[in-house]
Parts: sequence; structure tokens; C-alpha cells
Amino acid sequence: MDRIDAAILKSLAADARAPVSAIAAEVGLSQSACTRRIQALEASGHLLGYGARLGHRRLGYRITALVDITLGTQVEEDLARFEAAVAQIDGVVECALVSGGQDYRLKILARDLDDYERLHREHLGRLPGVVTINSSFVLRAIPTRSEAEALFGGR
Amino acid sequence: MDRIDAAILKSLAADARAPVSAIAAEVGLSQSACTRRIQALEASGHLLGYGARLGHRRLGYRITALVDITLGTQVEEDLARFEAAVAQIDGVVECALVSGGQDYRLKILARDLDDYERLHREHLGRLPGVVTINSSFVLRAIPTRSEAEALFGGR
DNA sequence: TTTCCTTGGGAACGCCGATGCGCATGGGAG
DNA sequence: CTCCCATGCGCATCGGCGTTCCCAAGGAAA
Repeated sequence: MDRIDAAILKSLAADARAPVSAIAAEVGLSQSACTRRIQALEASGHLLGYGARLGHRRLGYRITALVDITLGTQVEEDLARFEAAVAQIDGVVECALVSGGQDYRLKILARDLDDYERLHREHLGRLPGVVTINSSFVLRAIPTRSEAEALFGGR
Repeated sequence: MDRIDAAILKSLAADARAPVSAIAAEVGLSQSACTRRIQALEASGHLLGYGARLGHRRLGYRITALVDITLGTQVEEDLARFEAAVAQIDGVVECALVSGGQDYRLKILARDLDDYERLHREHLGRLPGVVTINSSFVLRAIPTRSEAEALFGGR
């Protein structure tokens, strides 16, 4: 992991389908050397894979909800049961156990408020061990530094 | 946007660098038809781009913080000032204005607690208009459905 | 100094992807 | 009912890309 690897990862993060030749030129390497580095990064776990950025709104999903959930227990089996149930719910795209009150934070996508209400009623409300559910809706997403910029330093 | 388009988006979301021929076979189309559909999806805004999945931990980032910030004002100019300042901070990878108390929710990456403490002191603490800052740390990330699965249904 | 190991560049080969063409299907107008 | 046009697929082509050899250069260790 040197500066060139970082540059490759940045470039791939920005456009994963860019030709290797373009990335190579960008970081000042030949195609072959660049290919080898990419393969090495994949093998070493620095590069986990490649994904597509989807236009949520364009696909009919206008609601992003950030949900805080508190459980009535902290016993590991109860947590595991909760997590297994959460993993089954369509629309839940992120879920984390966080410090500070031993609760969970989810990110949920829904088509509209009605859709979210359905999700809430049919799934969130039936999760095992839940004491409180607190939903916030994203009113505006603020553009930030990209993940790669955060990891490898600014701009 | 029919079922085939959805399958293409799912496939690209799972592995954006897969050869078009592989995607085509997966969704039951010829290469050419698949290429044309992908181009159409890009042009129509359903497909915004392609990115790399990075191994945070492997890259030396072990802290994910979810931070709630409350402002003392709701005047649009103050919000804009806050947002402009937030966008400059290295480590902030998500930021959203949310309903319910008119506050912001950020996701922040840091190498370790010391690194986060530095971020908090040097940047978060100096954001304009802030009344309260509340940090939670991700103890465990629960695997959920992928974004594409959430948007196009199950599996 | 010699050897080994790492890492880059160059060339070749096979494969991939973009485009043009012809054809089938389906909906609308006459 | 028939004709026509629009839509969207598959096939074939060709230029370009990616992978994989091999060799050379530089640095570390013996």
C-alpha cells in the first residue's frame, strides 16, 4: 500500500468501470503494472469488489429513513434474534449495533410514506425485543467527501 | 424499466466490473441488447455510476461514528453555512438534514479513537451554529439486504 | 560482488464491447 | 383486415482492451 495503490483505489472508487488503461495513465503506470496492482489489492482485501450507484429517486424510492431502535435486553441471544429478523426485511440497507444506550441504527429505503408506514407496521413493529422505535426522515442529503477521499485524504 | 432492467441493475450492483457478456447471460439477453440497455439506464439516470467497495479495516480505519448534531437555528443561511463547513471535513462520508428536531446526522470514518478525538476537536467542535453533538460508535455492522435487493425486492 | 526478490515495461494473444444491419413482434391508422 | 411504423432483439464485425507471458532494472542480503 503506497501512494500509487491509493491513487488506484481512488480512481476505481470514482469509476469502477473505467478501462485499466485509463487508470494506469492517471496514476502514471503501464497497463500491466496497474493490472497486477489491482489484482494484488483484490487479493489482499483492500479492494472488496465493485458496485453500481443507483438513482433511488429515479427508481421510485423517495424516502430514506434513519431509524433508532432500543431493545429491552442486552443478552447476546436476543441481539442475535433481532439481527436475524432485521436482515430479512426488504428496505433495510444498513443496520449497526452502536454504543451509547445499546441500541441499533438502521437506514431504510421506501417508495413513499405509505410504503414506509407499511414497512413500519408489518416488519419493524414485529421485531423481537424492541422497546422503542424512533424514525427520522432524510430531508436533504448533503454532498460530502467520498469514501475514498476520506480514506486517502482530501480532494 | 422492466424486469430485465432490474436484473441488470442487480447484477451490476453485485459486480460492476463483470463482463457485459456475463450479465447478458445472467439476464437472458444477447451482449448487444444488454449493452444497449445499460447505456439507456445510464442515460435515463437509473444508473448513476460505478464504484469500488473498499476494505476500511484493512486500510487502517477501524472506527465508524454516527453523529447527531443539533443547530441553534433553522435559518436557511445558517444551515447552508453549516453544510458548506461539513463538506470540507475529511472523514465525513455522509451527512443528512433530517426531520424530527431539525438536526443533522453524519457518518464519519476514523482510524482509531485518537483520530476521531482529533476530528471532533479540530473540526466538529468548530462547526458554525452547533448546539449539541452526540457521537455513537458502530460496535458491529449487521449484514442486511443490499441496496439493489431493497430496491428490486427480495433474495 | 553475486544472488535473489521485487516491481515495472513491452508485446502478443484472446476476449470484450460498441455499432450497424436485418428481422420479428406488436400497436395504431386507414 | 392490412399496412406501416416503432420498438427491441440477435448476429456479425472490428477496434480496443485486458491478461499474461518475458525480460530488465534496482535494492537488500549474504
